[in-house]
Amino acid sequence: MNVSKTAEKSSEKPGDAAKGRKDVAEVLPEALQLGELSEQLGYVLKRAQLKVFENFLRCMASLQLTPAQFSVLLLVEKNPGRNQTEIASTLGILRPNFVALLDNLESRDLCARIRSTNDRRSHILVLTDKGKAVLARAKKLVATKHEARLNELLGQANREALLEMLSKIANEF
Amino acid sequence: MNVSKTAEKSSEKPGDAAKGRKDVAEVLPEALQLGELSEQLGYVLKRAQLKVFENFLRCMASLQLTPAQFSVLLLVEKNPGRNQTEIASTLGILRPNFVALLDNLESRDLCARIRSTNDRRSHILVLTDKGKAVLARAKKLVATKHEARLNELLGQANREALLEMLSKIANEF
DNA sequence: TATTGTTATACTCTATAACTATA
DNA sequence: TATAGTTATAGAGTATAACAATA
Repeated sequence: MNVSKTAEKSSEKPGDAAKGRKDVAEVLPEALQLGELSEQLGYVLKRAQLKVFENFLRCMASLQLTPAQFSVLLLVEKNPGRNQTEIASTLGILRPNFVALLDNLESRDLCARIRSTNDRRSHILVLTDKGKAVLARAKKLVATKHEARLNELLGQANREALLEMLSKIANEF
Repeated sequence: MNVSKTAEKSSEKPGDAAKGRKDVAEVLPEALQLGELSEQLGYVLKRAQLKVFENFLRCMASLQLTPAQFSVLLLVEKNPGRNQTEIASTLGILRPNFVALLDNLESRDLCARIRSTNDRRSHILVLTDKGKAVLARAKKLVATKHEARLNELLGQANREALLEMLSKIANEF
């Protein structure tokens, strides 16, 4: 059968019962049923990721660092002497898209491009002193505000288990 | 101190040792150290989410359904008689952005907008017969190919624990 | 010829303002 | 006046092709 092109809502509109606050027992049709959606790992994963990034941005508001920028600073600090291609590809960022991101960090004097003497095509990336200082403050904010809140919500053991499973998916799926 | 504007790479370029395959013990500088990045929940969460969506799209290639489209079909099936605003907001999709998404599903005859007789401003959403059939096939593909693979990777118990923690983050963080 | 960084460009997602038709 | 659906638009994020400098 095909659907007809008009439809009736149930005698009352969904909002009316809740707004009317009648004193008889009644179904509150306000909230929708997620149904199988709440069992879809991809769906829940995406919603959780958005919440975590949102909170990250709030925690980092004073330093104006996005998750992507923070990940670049962390990776450059841990891997001095690497060039743009190496840093970008490790983070899953395409080289063309990495240019503007680096321009931003460099304009804020957080990191610097240095022309390599061995291969004059490539730019070695380093943190400036200011970049090191900002990164240190960022790490503290993340630890004390962001990750601490996650620990509080999940518990230390669960947080570690979660990280392990997500890593497994990221690396082996 | 400020960084100098030139830099030397270590005597050999990073790729040389690996490519040269010398028989002496040697460090392979090829791969970068992720360092603290692999402990950042947000980073790992994002990478995992991308992998899961990628796999979802591969599993659904025959039906040409994106995660967002699948979630709409699931939610409309579970909540017949709801309008666009209700479905969209439940999924975290803004009303203006929901229009094109629905246009697509409607043009493929998977769902239909029905002008409500109670409130002629709103469009009730329903699945067409084809939409129901496609959704049924989609659910089977997701269960047998997508979620099954996740179960295989993590184990049933872990998969459930993962889902629970992600839900907690999505709902309470 | 191949690679690094870069520009230009396009396509998807997401976000906001404003219009129309209804209420 | 307020709301539902819509349009237009702008901004991120992501993807590919091609160019200059260098290897």
